Amino acid sequence: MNAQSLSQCLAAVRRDHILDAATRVFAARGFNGATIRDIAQAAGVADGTIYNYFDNKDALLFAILDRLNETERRERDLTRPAGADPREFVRDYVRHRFEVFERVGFDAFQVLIAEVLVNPNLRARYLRDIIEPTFSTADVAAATWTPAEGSQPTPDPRLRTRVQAALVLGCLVLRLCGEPLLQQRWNEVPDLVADMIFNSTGAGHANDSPS
Amino acid sequence: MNAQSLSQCLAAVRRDHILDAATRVFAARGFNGATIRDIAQAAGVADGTIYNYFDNKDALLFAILDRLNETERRERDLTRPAGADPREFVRDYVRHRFEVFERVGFDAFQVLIAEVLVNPNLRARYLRDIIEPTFSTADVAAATWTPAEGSQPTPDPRLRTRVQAALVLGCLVLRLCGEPLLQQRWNEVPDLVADMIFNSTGAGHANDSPS
Amino acid sequence: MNAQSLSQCLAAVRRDHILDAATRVFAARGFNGATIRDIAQAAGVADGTIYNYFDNKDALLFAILDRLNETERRERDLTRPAGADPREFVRDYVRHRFEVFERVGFDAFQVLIAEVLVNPNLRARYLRDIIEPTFSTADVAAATWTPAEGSQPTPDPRLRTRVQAALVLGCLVLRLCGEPLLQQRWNEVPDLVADMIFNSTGAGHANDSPS
Amino acid sequence: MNAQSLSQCLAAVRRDHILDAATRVFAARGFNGATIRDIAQAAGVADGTIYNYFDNKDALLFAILDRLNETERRERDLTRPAGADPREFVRDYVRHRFEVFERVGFDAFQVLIAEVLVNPNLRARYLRDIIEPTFSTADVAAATWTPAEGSQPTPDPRLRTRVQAALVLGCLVLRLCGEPLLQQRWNEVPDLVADMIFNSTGAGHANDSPS
DNA sequence: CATGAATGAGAGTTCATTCAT
DNA sequence: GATGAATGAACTCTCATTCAT
Repeated sequence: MNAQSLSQCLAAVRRDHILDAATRVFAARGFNGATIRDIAQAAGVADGTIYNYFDNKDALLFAILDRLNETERRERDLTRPAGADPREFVRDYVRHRFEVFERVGFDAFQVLIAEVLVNPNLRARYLRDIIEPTFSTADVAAATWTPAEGSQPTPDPRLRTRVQAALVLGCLVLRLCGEPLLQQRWNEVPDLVADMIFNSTGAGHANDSPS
Repeated sequence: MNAQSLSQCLAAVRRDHILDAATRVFAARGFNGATIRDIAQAAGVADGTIYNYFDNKDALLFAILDRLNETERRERDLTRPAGADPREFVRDYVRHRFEVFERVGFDAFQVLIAEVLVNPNLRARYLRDIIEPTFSTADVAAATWTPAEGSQPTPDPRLRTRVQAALVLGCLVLRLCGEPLLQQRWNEVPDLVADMIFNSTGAGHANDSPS
Repeated sequence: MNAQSLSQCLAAVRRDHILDAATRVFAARGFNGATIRDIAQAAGVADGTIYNYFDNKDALLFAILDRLNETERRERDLTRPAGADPREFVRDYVRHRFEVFERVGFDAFQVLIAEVLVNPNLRARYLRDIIEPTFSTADVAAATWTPAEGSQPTPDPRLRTRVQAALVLGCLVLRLCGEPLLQQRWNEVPDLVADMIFNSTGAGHANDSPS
Repeated sequence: MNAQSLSQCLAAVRRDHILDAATRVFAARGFNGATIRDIAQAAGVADGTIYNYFDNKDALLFAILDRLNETERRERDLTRPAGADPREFVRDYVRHRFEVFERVGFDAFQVLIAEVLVNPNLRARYLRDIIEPTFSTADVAAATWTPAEGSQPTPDPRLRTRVQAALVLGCLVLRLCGEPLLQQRWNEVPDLVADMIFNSTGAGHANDSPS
C-alpha cells in the first residue's frame, strides 16, 4: 500500500518534471525544433524514460495543454464571485489573469499558441478544453452585468466578450513576438487593458456615474 | 537587353509563383509539416528548381515576410493622409486593415505568426521589418491627435498604441484558433474593434462631444 | 522519349540491383537481423536511395516474392506441354524444378520460407501468388494422368499433389537447415524425389507394367 | 534439504511456465516480433523475472529447442522396438510422429523451423541435437530392413532416409504456410505419407508381393 | 536553367537488459 | 527471488539539399 502510493507519487513527480523540461525546451526551440533527446537531457533522464510517461512527442504537447487547462479551471472558479464597483472588478480580474500567465509561465502559453496555429488536433482540443469553457463562463458572467441604460443597444454581448478576450490574447502574442515597449512596461499593460475592456462595456458608463 | 529583361521578368513571375505555393502549403501544413516536395508539386516545378530562386527552406519564410512587408508599406503610405471626424477615421482605418488582411490572405499571416513564435531569426526580422515600422508610423500619427483636454493625462500614448494594435492582432489570432463566433461574425468585428480603440483614446471623447 | 526510357531502364536496373543485395543480406542475417544500412552498403547506395525504390523494408520482402512469382509463372507455362513416357516426364519435371531453384538462388527461397512462417501478410501473399497457382496448375495436370486401372481408388488426387509438393519443399528446407548429406549429394536428390513421386502415383504402376 | 528441493521444484515449474508462454508468444508473433514484455505478460511475471531463469532472449529459443529435444529422445527410444509387417510398421510410425507433433504442439516446431532458417547458432544446435541424432537412429533402423531382393540396388539408403524425413518435414511446413487442403484433411496425410515412404523403400515391394 | 535521383544526417521510437527496491 | 522503471544503443524512415544530366 504505502510502497505503491509512494511509487505512484514518485511517478507523478517525475512526469511533471519531464513536462516542465518539455515546456522549457519547446518554448526555446519550438515543438519541431526540439528533439526528444533535448528534452530528455533537460529533464536529466534517458530518451526512453520519456516514453514510460508519454506515448509520443505529441502527447507531451497535449499534456502541457491539460496542465494549463487544470490551472485555468481552478482560476475560472475563483473569478465567479463578483461584487462592488465594476471598474475595480474588471481591473482586478485582468490583473489577476496577467498574474496567472506570469506564474504558470509564458512558456506553456507560447508553445501552445504557436502549435495551435499549426496542429489541427491540438487546435481542436484547445478550442474544446480552454477557449470554449472560458467563453461559456464569460458569457454567463457578462449576462449579469447591467447592460447599460441609455447606451446604444449592444450588437451582441457574446461577440464583445470575444473581442475583449482577443485584447488580452493579443497583448500576450505581441509581447511574445518581442515587442520591446510591451516587454518593458508589461506591468502597466493590465490597467490599460482593463480600461479598454471597461470602456467597451456600455454598462460601465451607466453604472458608474449615477448617484 | 530585351531578352535579358524578359527572362528577368519570367524569373520574377516564377519566383512569385513558387512563393504563392509555399504560402498555401505552409498555411495548410505548417512550416515544418510542409516538405519542399509538397511546395514543388503545388507550384508545378521540380524540387531542385526551388533552390534556383531561394537559398533554402527558411528563405521561403523570409521571402513571404518580405512580400507582406511590401504590402504593409504600401498600405502605411496610404493611411498617412487623415482628416475630418476622428471616430470615422478610426473606424475606416480599422476596416481598411481588416480588408487588407482578407485580401492578401490570412495564409501568409498565419504562417508568419505561428513561425515567429518559434523561430528567433524570423522573429527578429518580423520585429524589425513589420512591427517596429508600423509602430513608428503609428506613434507619429498618434502624436498629432489632440490628446484630449480634460481627460486624465494618458500614461503613455505609445504603450496605448501597442495595446490597440494588440487588439487587432488578438482578433486575428483568436480567429485563427478557430473560435466559431468570431468566424461567423467576422464582418462585425471591425466596428467593435474600432469602437474599443476609439473609446480607449481619451482624445476621442473630448473631440467628439462638444458643440 | 529516348532519355525517358533510358532513365526508366536505369531505374529498373538499380531496383533489381537493390533487390539482389536485399536478398543476399536477408538470407545471410534474416529479415530482422538485416538493417537497411546493411542492404544499402551491400548494394553500394545510400540508405535513403532504397526508399526511392521501395516504400519500406517490408516492401523489399514483397518484391522478392514478386520476382520469384514471375520466375515461377514463366516456369509453369513451360511445363504445360507434356507427353510420352510418364516416368521420364516426372523425373524431368522434378529435375527442372530443382534446377530452377538452383538458378534463381536458394537465397530468395530461404528468405521467403523463413519469413512466411512468421509474417501473416507475407504468408497470405505467398499462398495466393505462389502456392495456390502452382497447385491449380498441378491439379489440372494431375487430372490428365490416367488414374490407374486396377489400383485402389486414390483417396484424393489433390491431396496427393500437396504431399508430393511437400516432398520437394521438405528437401529444400532440410537442406537449408544444414543437413550435410543432403548438401553433399544434392544432385542425386531429384532422382530420388522423382521416384517417390512417381511410385506414389497409382497411375505410374498401371501404365508402366503392361506389355 | 526439503526446503531447498521444494524451492528447486518451484523454480523448475516457473521456468517451464515461462517457456510455455514464450513458445506461445513466439509462435504467434515470431521471435523478433515478440518482446520480453509480451512473454512476461503471457507468463504473468515481471520482465526482470525472466532473466532470473534465462540469460537472454536467445536462451529462451535454445531452451525451447532443448525441451523439444528431450521429447524427441523419449520418442526415439520408443520407436526402436519394431517387428511384424513392415507396411503396418511404417504406417504406425508415421502416424505416431504426426501425433507427437500434434501433442507437443506445432507452436514449438513452427518457432524453431522459422528461426533455424535465420539464426546460424540455433541452426547448428538444431542440427547437432535434433537432426543428426534422429538420422543416426534412423540409419541404424533402416539398415535392419531387408534391402529388397530383386529391386535395383538402392543408390544410398542414408540419402533415402533424408528424403523420407524431408517428406514429413515438408508436410508440416506446407501446412504451416497455410495450405488449406492440407489443413482440412490433415488426418488423412499420415497415411499418404506412409504409403509414399513405404513404396519408396525398395524393400517394401519385395516384402510385400510374395504371398 | 530545370530536373529529380542520390544523399546521409538526424529524427522519433522500441526494447533487451540492468539493478535498486 | 520478484519487481518494473530506467537505460541507451540501434533501428527505420524522412527530407533538405546537391549535382550530373
